[in-house]
Amino acid sequence: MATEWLSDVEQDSWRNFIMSVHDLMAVLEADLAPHGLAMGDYEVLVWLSEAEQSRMRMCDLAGALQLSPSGLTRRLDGMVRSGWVERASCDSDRRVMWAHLTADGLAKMNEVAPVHVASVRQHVLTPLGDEGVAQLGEVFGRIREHLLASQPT
Amino acid sequence: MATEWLSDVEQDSWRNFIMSVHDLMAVLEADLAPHGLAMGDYEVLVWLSEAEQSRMRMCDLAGALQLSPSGLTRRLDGMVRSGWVERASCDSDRRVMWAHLTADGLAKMNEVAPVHVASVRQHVLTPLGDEGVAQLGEVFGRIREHLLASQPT
DNA sequence: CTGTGTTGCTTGCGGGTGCAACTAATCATA
DNA sequence: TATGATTAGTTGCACCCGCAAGCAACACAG
Repeated sequence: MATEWLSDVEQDSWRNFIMSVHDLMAVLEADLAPHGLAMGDYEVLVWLSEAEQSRMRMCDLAGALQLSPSGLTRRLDGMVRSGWVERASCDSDRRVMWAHLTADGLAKMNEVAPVHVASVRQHVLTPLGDEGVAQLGEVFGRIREHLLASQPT
Repeated sequence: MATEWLSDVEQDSWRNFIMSVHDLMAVLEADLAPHGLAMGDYEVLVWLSEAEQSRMRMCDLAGALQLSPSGLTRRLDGMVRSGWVERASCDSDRRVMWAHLTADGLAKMNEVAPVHVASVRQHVLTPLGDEGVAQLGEVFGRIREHLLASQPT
């Protein structure tokens, strides 16, 4: 079958997206860097601080963060070294390892969350306006929905 | 000053975006993988095939690909090894190195472009529809514009 | 022409990540 | 209970990438 190439509009939209994502992530990382953590670390803090008893099983956390098991192991290594997270074994299933937010980790979260929120607001939400934010959610809601439907895993 | 937290809509839009991007890129990579190249390699082929005389200076290519100089050096190493690109020195300025698309590279491009286009169409453009594609372009156009305005570099 | 600053590219190094292999623990089934 | 399959987590390995340093070539002021 003949390939149906991209129209100009499609081309522009897609390239705009691809190139923006790179720069956007770089800016968000840069805003967090002075506080000694990367976006990946921040997301760990977010998930753990929202979790019941401030702890999650490694495998659940890996799923939430879209990380491979090994990736999460090393990320936690770093955060344990920083004192933000502790590992704790589980009584009811001795295979599982809890990732538990420490008091220092919570403090870091409280310190950094406003910074990151302000960063996202500055670089994304404010430029987009309410209407743009709604479009953003709509667009990626549809993409995500379609991805999950075709890859139930 | 008090932090202005995200509203529910903002929260949802943002998280939807962050989580979708990861999965989306993974799917696009996966569609390309059977052909022996990654998205990064594909983008090199795209830029070179569109360039005059099928060649670009390393520094220009690095800028186009949003890669650091060292990152591009190694990416090209791989593509030279695969026979898709050749390095050629420049007569008028012996500092610069041309990255030149080979016949094999062009053939690979012709083989893979329809695959990637179909992949993007399947996972993004079709689910979004014309209206969604326009929104995508509009949203990231605004984000990109704002980023470039605040970071002239 | 000479010295200084700039530009283009490569290399050494360290950090982050996924895959495959491995261990340990649990579950399922005979 | 015993065996095989499954699940949780870690480790070895390889790859990708950016930063800093280094080298070579160019640009320009004096």
